[in-house]
Amino acid sequence: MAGVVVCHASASVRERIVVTSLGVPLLAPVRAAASADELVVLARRLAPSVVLLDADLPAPGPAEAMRRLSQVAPQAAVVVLAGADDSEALERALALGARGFLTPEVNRAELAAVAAHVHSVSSLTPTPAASARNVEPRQQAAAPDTERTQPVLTRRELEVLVGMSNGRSNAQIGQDLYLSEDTVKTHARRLFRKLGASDRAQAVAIGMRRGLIQ
Amino acid sequence: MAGVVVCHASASVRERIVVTSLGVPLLAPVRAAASADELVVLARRLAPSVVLLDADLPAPGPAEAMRRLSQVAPQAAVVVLAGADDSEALERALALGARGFLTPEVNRAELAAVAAHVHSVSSLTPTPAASARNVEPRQQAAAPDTERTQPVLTRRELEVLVGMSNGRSNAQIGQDLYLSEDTVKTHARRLFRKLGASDRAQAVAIGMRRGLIQ
DNA sequence: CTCGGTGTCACTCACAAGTGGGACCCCTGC
DNA sequence: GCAGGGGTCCCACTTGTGAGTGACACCGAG
Repeated sequence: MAGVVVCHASASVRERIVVTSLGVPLLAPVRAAASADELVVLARRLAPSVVLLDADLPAPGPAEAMRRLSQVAPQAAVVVLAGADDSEALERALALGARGFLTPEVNRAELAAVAAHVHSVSSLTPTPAASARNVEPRQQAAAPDTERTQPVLTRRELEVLVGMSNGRSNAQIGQDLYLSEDTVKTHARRLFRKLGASDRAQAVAIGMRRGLIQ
Repeated sequence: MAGVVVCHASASVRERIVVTSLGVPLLAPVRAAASADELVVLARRLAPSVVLLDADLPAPGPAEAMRRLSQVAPQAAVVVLAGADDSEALERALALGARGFLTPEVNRAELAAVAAHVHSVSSLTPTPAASARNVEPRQQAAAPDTERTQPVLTRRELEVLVGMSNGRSNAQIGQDLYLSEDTVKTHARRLFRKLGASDRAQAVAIGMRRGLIQ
């Protein structure tokens, strides 16, 4: 059930994590992949619930790996393995749905925490700049960190996003909020920019991953 | 942080739950609302993380209550209070984003479980017919129950849904999967029907609430 | 064997969505 | 005082989406 796959270009990192996991009962079957291709093959077979992914994966890159992964194993929660300094790769990964991140030097306790919590936590987007590089259990990463570093949605933008997630059209959202459809479109445009979404479907996905909406 | 609001038409049910919660430290501030209007006012003030909602709420009904609630308190996880027999109201509520359900005769332990887990569990959609009426911690309600009772998406439909959540257009999804755009549209149409979604944004929201995608 | 579900592709059509401008008001902070 | 951000509305435009069909092939269950 709680299968874990680690995908990292460095053999030493893979081995460290596999060996580290040996002492953790929850992590039972940890498998290793050296490339995006291997990851896809493994993920298709094992349907893991957690994937630890190299943020500096060569070849197609981590973003493409996550895209492919999400197609063969959509249930998999992705945790990015990145140094505290590599914030750009991290941001891209988070935008694509990563659930948190760790450094490759992760210890046993951190791995156990991941196994226990990652797939039951709705949103884990710690502050990259603060180098808070551990996946924390619950409410920690919620309000304060998020509001400072990530683009904050205004009340209106959030209301529009909620309407979108409930399948309401711009016109209907306008009626709900006593606004004109054009105003709703303006809020939609701004929240797309803030979230880095290209359309409302992706905006809803990003909003839910970040815990902005339920 | 973990505020709880119970909204139920029956005063006895409200009081039962408020009194029951007194012994549970995690439930600290449980407030009661008798109607959707009261709920909205309370939720706006308290920003609760959990709302226990009467499935047979009169006046505007539970669905409308959830819609309004999601606009004043989008973070709130909704748990529906329904008898094991009332499966229609339940289904509608789940489609709108409810995170689980309980009977109004909920006991102290169940309330505590809700407080501890609801807002950190990604998806709780137990089998209505099986009268499994407790919110369970983790993986329980995931795979087996879901696959039997809820509409199951085919591999293709799931792949299309994933593409949608990544902000890809039908044409792009077609390229990703080596399909024509028309085929993608067909899969989209069928998955909309299965999920009860009116557009791709809602389909993504429902898919994420049910844990079909991340 | 038949039927239902799935996968594939095609066509049309109305309309929603997304994007680019511009405009005005209000408030807050420098 | 003025810049900036938010909130509101407007116009115009291009694109994509969603709805409604029809069609054919495959496969597995009954």
